[in-house]
Amino acid sequence: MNAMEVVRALGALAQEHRLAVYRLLVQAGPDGMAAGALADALGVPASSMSFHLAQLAYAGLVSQRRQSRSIIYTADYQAMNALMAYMTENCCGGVACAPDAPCNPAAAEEGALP
Amino acid sequence: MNAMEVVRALGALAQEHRLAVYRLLVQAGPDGMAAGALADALGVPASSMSFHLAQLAYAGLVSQRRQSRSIIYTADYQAMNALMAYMTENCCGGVACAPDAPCNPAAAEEGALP
DNA sequence: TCGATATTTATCGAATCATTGAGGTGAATG
DNA sequence: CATTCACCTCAATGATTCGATAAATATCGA
Repeated sequence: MNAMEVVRALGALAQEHRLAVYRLLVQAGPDGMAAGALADALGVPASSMSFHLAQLAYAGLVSQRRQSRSIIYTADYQAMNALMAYMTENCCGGVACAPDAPCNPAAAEEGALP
Repeated sequence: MNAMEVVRALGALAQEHRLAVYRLLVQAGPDGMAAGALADALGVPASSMSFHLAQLAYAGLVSQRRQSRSIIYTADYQAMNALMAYMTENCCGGVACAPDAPCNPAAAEEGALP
């Protein structure tokens, strides 16, 4: 995942409705949810929801599949992992992490920080 | 961390320069970096860098401290953790996660997914 | 206090984004 | 085949954001 893709993904999530949709999908798991169900759950007009889902799809954060008349959206967990990995890459230079760093492993070296 | 704060944080990171700055700070660790050094490292005018740093600070992603003439910025690792926690909260409904889900623990139930 | 360095604030044009309604496509049903 | 349902695309509008320049503020050393 390169910088441009990450910026696109973060930009896609930096919006009230899209963040809410994404969280719903993350919680829904591999079964996903239909576009209509999402619009319903969040009280957003269908056309608006379609717009937001398109943005999330363009950013690679969700994927879609057709199921008879409905289109089912699912969160792309690999993309989410890649996103987090990008942001925490080489955290603290790779050694002796800060206490709450996302890469907590090396906080082991006790006393390294005041 | 509530939805509004998360949106603010994601919005702050959804920009080429700010994402780059944040990564530099994450890698720099608790020592942080001076505003000037950041502007220098990324080839961004100092005033622009100041603007972007202000956005990151407003979003709660970085903190600042004065060191003589320089202002040293450091990544706020707790905020980063909270951000990731928010996005993956109750992932897959809490049970039998998808193979690449960010909350991999429950992928243990082998065969739960095709 | 003066000058130099480091950072912030102010301002403005260009670009991007969110929202909404109207109209269009594809799939099931009678 | 025509209708209905679920969803998407398009275009217009109002709001927000980015990048750059120029001016202002804060700190240090002499």
